[in-house]
Amino acid sequence: MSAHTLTKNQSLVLDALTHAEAPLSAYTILDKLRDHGFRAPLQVYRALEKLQEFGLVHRLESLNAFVACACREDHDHTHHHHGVTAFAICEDCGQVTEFHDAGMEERLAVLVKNQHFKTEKTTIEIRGHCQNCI
Amino acid sequence: MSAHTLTKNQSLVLDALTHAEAPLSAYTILDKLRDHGFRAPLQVYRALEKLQEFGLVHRLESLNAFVACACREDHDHTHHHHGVTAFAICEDCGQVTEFHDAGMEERLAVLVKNQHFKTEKTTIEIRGHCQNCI
DNA sequence: TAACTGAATGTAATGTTATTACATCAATTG
DNA sequence: CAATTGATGTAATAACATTACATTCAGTTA
Ligand SMILES: [Zn+2]
Ligand SMILES: [Zn+2]
Ligand SMILES: [Zn+2]
Ligand SMILES: [Zn+2]
Repeated sequence: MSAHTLTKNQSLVLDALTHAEAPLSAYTILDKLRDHGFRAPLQVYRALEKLQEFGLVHRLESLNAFVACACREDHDHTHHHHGVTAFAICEDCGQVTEFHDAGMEERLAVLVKNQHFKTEKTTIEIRGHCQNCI
Repeated sequence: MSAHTLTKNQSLVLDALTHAEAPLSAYTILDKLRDHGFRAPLQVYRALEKLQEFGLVHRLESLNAFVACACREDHDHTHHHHGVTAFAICEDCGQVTEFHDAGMEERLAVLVKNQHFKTEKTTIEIRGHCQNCI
């Protein structure tokens, strides 16, 4: 774990995601930050790229959208190294739950090992309906 | 399991995917099928939509691309109901391996059940390097 | 057969997401 | 100071996907 000093743009993007109730697309973030001087998509994409590197933001591949990492209980900008992260995404209310499970991780590790595959990044996204929306 | 009669466009798209060595984007498919009369993206997207319904094609969310289902050993157009499907995607050669694992499926089922979540669709994509490219 | 129906198709236009290219600025360092 | 590095600003373009509307086709029914 190591703390990061975020740039102004990175902070703004992270704040937008942290305060959002659902995943945000890059262009939605751009619109939210126009008042703070954002003018072009690249300002958002560049910040998102760094925030993902730092482990502070996740990209949801099945939505083309981004969420703040949920495993920072504190709000310092601490980089923590995730293992495999899975997301349950409610298609009704947009709520996203991030979770981690050692058993699943182990199972996946065995599977790819059997195929002599070297994993760089694993995406697990479960689309459906959350408790409140069933 | 039930056989489907594919339309001409659906057959053409499925053939393109079946003969490809790597996932194809919708626009790549469009280009491959221009000689067969394809002119617009929608022709591809409509065929892909049906083929996915039939379980003959999968969408790879992390690539915005599509692959023919690998679990049809025969080439009749038989709809088979998958459980959860996972993909190992080589970032070097593009090769995609489709696999299924009851253990992992069960593990996921338990996890979402604990959250009282109702699953509609599960995406598992592992990006990395295949045996040949390590 | 003629009319109706629903599925599939053709085409154009548009919307959404992401990247490339290039110029500028600020902090660091030798 | 000159050189380097990382961050930023801006414009243009590329890549991916959908909406809207007209037409065609096959099967069904009056
Ligand atoms: Zn996280
Ligand atoms: Zn919900
Ligand atoms: Zn399959
Ligand atoms: Zn490979």
